Amino acid sequence: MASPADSDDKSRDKDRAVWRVLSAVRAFSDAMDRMYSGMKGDMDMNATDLAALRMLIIREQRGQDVSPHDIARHLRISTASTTKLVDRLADSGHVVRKPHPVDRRARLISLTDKSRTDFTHHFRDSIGAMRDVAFDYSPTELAVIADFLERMSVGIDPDD
Amino acid sequence: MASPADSDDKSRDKDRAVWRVLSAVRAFSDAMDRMYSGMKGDMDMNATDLAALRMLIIREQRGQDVSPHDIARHLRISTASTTKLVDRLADSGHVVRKPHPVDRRARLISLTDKSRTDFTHHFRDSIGAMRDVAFDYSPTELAVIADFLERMSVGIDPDD
DNA sequence: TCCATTTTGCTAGCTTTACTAGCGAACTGA
DNA sequence: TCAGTTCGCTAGTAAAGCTAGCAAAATGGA
Repeated sequence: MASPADSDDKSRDKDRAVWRVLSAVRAFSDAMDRMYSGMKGDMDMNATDLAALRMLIIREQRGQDVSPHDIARHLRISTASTTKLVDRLADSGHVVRKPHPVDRRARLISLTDKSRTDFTHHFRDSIGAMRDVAFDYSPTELAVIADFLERMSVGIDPDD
Repeated sequence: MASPADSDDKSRDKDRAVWRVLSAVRAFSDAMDRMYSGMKGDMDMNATDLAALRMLIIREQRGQDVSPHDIARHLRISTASTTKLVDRLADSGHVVRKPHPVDRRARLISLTDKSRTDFTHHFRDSIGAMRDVAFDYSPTELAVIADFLERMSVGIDPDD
């Protein structure tokens, strides 16, 4: 049977471990911020347009359609700004507007191959580095990490 | 001794696990994006100013000083834009310019209590949710996760 | 020590991006 | 059916980013 002192020790260990993981999350978020700033510079794009592109890529990988309204909601900008944003991305050849299959008012914004190529090109080193890190962990560990990240995502963004 | 078939199986497991963790990283990054967009709306701030505030908070927690130049580098904006950004944050009472202790040209940007309070206030729910998730893991698991995130941070941003 | 070079943060003036207001067309539901 | 809502867009204004260039301070080689 554990003594009160033992359980105090365990609780302190746990608190320390939780604190460290939350610090690591902050640091990771900071590193992502800097990576995206770097891409913005390299790809000669403004921060918002790049954020929209990221969103489109993730939604595409999930097989979800994206409307101008979705972009506005994700970035928390007005629909008017979104129209101009889509104009810019369309002019630069990164996206195309397609008619919505059912709702004739609405549009679907989809990526062009140019977009995917550009993004992959500028993302390659970071993706490679991340993959290398991941390969140093066992499948069991990776499952724990993925589970953690998935639950964190739900926690900070329940509407997703 | 493992047969070739066994090792193939293991390799497939590993690939799958790596793929899943990289997906989880993407999803997490997407959730963070949306969380920050939400804060931007709630705090009635533009995305860049909020990103600067995030940077200042993280640097402060690390005990690192921040100059206007550091902000410009982090966000990849010009020093001229940074001057205006700091003007805005100073006018809104979020930061103060202090003289650099050694270099009389330079400034140090530091957070005000208002900033910390505002940020904590708007961040509280998310922080709480993240802490709750973290508490479901053992100290050993948390150590693996923290280690992973720290190494990912270095991987995607070697200049840090 | 001196002086040319670099760095730092700032201002001025212009360009780009986001906002509010409001529109027509299309969808929804009582 | 038809009043109310939603969707994406335009027009015009406000905000934020950029380039160019400056003075003051730091730096480093002769």
